[in-house]
Amino acid sequence: MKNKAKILKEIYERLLNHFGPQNWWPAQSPFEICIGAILTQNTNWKNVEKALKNLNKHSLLDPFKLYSLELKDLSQLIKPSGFYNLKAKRLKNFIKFLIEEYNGNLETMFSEKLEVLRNKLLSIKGLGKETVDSILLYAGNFPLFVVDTYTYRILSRHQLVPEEVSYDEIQALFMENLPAEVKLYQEYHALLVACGKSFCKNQKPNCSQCPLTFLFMDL
DNA sequence: TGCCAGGCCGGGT
DNA sequence: ACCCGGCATGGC
Repeated sequence: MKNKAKILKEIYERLLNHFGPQNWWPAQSPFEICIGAILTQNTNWKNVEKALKNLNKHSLLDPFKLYSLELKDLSQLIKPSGFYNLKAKRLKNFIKFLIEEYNGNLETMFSEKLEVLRNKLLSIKGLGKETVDSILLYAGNFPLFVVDTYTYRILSRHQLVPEEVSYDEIQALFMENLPAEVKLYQEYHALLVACGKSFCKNQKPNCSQCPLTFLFMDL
């Protein structure tokens, strides 16, 4: 593939033109972003909203409140987001880390050097690359491109990456061919999700309406 | 109505 | 090093 930078820019402009600015992440605070990032693992965002609403209703969107909450109580509150027993543990793992390492202060956590922090977060059980990168990009404002299934699917469908491409390779593709701008990365990922939800579904893609259709013919 | 959603882990080859 | 099952609710 040649002129990757031009292709990635073209995709971005088409998506932005079609969907408009997404202004992600949908949350009221950096901490809520972290919680949402874990809850949305392989899960419809609508279900995550219900779980977040439950936590918010009980004023529990706070590291110390969640830290002292019983695991079984937490799992019941986040039930609508699915995988609730698993995710309750994962939330606890993250919160324990945040409190023990940074006294529950996200600003302190984000004052760490990016690579150091990313590796620490990745060592928490239940936090993988997408979750960690989402936290770093949207809550921490680090210039790190987030890759998810929609990103892969859209690139793959348009033959921009091979089938067996890895997370790191896709991330590098974006980061090596776009300026390292936080706002751009935030918006671009959000637009890919918007496109994925609308057109690039797993079994029933609606390619005729997709703004990326005929990408190559126009380049 | 059945398929799938903004993943990740662990155990088996 | 892969590959695959498990985790689970609610939307469309």
